[in-house]
Amino acid sequence: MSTVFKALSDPTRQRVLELLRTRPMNAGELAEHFEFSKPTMSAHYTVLKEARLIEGDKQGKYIIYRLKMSVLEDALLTFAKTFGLSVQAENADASDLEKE
Amino acid sequence: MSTVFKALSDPTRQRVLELLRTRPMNAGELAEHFEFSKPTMSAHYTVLKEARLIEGDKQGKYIIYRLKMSVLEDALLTFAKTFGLSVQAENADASDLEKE
DNA sequence: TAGTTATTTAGCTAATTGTCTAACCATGAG
DNA sequence: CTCATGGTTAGACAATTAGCTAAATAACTA
Repeated sequence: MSTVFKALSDPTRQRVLELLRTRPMNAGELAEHFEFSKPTMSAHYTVLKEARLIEGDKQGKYIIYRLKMSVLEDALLTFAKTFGLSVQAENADASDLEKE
Repeated sequence: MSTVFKALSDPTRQRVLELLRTRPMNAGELAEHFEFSKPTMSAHYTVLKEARLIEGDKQGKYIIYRLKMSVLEDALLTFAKTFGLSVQAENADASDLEKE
């Protein structure tokens, strides 16, 4: 669980998640939104993968990354619950981004 | 905002917040729940203070720390909103722990 | 097959983190 | 005033992190 917060604690990684929220993207496409080198970005993807927040599907030359919304949701939910808070999906389309 | 997640990304600090959720405690009282040295714990309090998640009031010899629930709530809320999620207080007593 | 493109791996560095012990400051008690 | 107690600050250290360049791997393209 701390793995997730660790992953979320970097602004670049947070931004990656936000970008993936709109639609799945491949590594290069994502990287275009940042000034960092590809390898640096690749390292960020690794952290996010290890936290299970994203998943990468190799499709030919490309690796398509997508957000695993349910994992983010669960992590937030679990944490929130500890503090007497609740988390809910506001709109239905969140889960659309995911096909597990 | 990443400051908050950074603060939350350490299990010890998370535990400190949970402990403070039940009631305000002084530094030593908190430290009793852990195996770390007092200075180590003190460093953790500093991180939490910098993230505005806790506040310490000096009362005589003691420093009484208390959870700033509203800050935690706001951070979670802001973040959640970015991903189409919402956060709510489940029960009323959460805000009781705080008198800003 | 040879070259190009997409991405990761390897190896480096500087900065940050989490931990410790020892020393310091502040408060209250005798 | 002196001592004990609660807590932090200072300084050291090993491990981790975030960034880089250069090299390696994998897959398409001509």
